Amino acid sequence: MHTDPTGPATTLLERLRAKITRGDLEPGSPLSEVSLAHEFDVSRTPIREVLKQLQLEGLIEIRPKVGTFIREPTRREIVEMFQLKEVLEGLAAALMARRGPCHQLDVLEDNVAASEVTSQAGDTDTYASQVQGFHQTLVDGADNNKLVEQYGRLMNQLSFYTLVRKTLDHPGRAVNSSREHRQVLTMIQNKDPFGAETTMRSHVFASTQELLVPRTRTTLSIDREP
Amino acid sequence: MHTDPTGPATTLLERLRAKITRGDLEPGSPLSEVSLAHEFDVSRTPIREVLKQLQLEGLIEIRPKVGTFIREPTRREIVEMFQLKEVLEGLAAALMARRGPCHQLDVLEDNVAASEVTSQAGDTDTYASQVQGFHQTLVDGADNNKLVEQYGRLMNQLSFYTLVRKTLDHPGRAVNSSREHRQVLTMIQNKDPFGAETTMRSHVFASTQELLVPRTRTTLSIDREP
DNA sequence: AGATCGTATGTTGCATGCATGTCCGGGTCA
DNA sequence: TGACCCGGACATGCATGCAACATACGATCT
Repeated sequence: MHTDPTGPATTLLERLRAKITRGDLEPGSPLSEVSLAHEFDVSRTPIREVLKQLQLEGLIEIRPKVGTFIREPTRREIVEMFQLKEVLEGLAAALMARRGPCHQLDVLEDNVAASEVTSQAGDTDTYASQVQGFHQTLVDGADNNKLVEQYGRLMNQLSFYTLVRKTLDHPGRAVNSSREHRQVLTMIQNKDPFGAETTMRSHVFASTQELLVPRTRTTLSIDREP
Repeated sequence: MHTDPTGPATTLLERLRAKITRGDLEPGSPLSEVSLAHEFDVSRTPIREVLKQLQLEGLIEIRPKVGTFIREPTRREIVEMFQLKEVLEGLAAALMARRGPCHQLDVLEDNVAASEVTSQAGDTDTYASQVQGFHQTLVDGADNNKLVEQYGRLMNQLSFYTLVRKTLDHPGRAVNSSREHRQVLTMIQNKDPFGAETTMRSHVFASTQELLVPRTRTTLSIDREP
C-alpha cells in the first residue's frame, strides 16, 4: 500500500513533488490531505505545509475550503513558460561559453557525440533522455545556482519530460535537434557567448515550435526538411 | 502592539513577506514562530506554513530544530540574480516591442518623460521610484504572467528597493539611466524586439555595474563622466 | 414534475499539546 | 586554569481535535 520507490533520504516536499511531476495523476485530480497523510504515513500538518509550497511552485491549486487539485497549465501559460525557457537556456549557453573549460563541458561533448549516433539510429527513447541531459548539463554548467533553481521550477511546471517525447516523434526532428546541439557546443568551445546564446535560443525556439504547432498528419512535417 | 499597516484583505503570506522585504529586520535576525504568531494574532500553524513558503522563495533560512533567520544573500548570489534580471528584463522589452501599443506603453511613455525631468532636477527620491516604475511597467507590459511571477520573486530576493537608492547616489548615473530608458522606449515604439532587448540588457548591465562595483569615495566616479 | 430548502458528509483552517532536538551555561574534575 | 559533561530553557516538528465552510443529495412543498 502506501509506499513509493523514492529513497528514504528525500524530503517530503520532494516526494510529493515527484509524485505530481511524474504524471501519474490526471490534471484536475483532487489531492486530499488525509489520503496523502495516510499514504506518506504522516499527519496532515506536514502535508499541508508541503501543499502550500507546491502551490507556490505552481504545480497544484488550492481552492480554499474546497480542496487541492493538480494544476493543468493553460496553453497560454505553456507558451509563456517556453518564452522563459528560451532566455534562461540562452543565458546558460552564454555563461558556459564565457566560463570556458569545466566538467560540464566534457559531459556536454560526450553527450552531443553520443546523441548524434542515437539520433541517426532512430532510438527515440535513448535520444529523449540525452536531450534531457544536454539541456540540464548546459544549465548546470552555467555555474549559476539561481538559474538552476528557476530553471528547475520551470521544468517542473512544464512537466517537460512528458512533452519532449511528443516532439521527437516528428520525423527528422531528432537529427535536426542533434545538429543544433552540436552547433551550440561548438560556440561554447569557441568561447563565443553571444553566438552560443543566439544559437541556443534558436534551438529552443525550434523545439518549442515542434511542440506547440502539432500537425494533423506527420507527413506534413516534410516541409521542414531541407 | 501587534498591528501592522497592511490592509486586512492581504494574506498572511504577503504580510510576512512584506515585513521581510521592507528591510526592517537585519539580515540574520531570528524569526521566532511564537513571536510571529503573537504578532499576527494567529497560532503557530499558519505561521509555519508561511515560513516554509518564504524559505522556498529564498527570503529566509530555516535551520531545522534551531530557528528561522532572515537570509542574507551572498555576493555571489547577488551577481547570479542580476544575471537573471538582465535576461528577464531583456525578454520583457522584446515581448513588449513585439506586442505593440498597449496600456503599459502609455504608462512607460509618461514615466520616461517624467523621469527625464526628475533626473535633471536631481530629485533622487522621486527618480528612484520612477525607476522602479519603469522596470515594473516594462515587465507588466510584456503580457507574460509567468515572467511577472519569476521577476517578482527575483526582486524580492534582491531587496531591490534598498539597492537602487545606492546606485542613484552616484553622480551622473540618474541622467545616464534616464537616457537609457528613453532609448529602450524608442526601440519598443519602433517595434524592434531585438533592439529593445539588447538595449535593455545593456541598461540593466550598466546599472548592475554601478551597484556591484562600489567605489571607496564618490569622487572616484568622475572617471565615468564624459 | 420541478424547484427549493435542509441536512449530511467530506473537506480545509487553525489552535493546541506533546515529543524531540539544539544551544548555552554552570559545575566538576583532572 | 582548562577541558568536559550535563541539565535546563527554548526552539522547532508533528499529531490531534475541533470549528467552519462548501458541496451533494434527498425530502418536501408548490
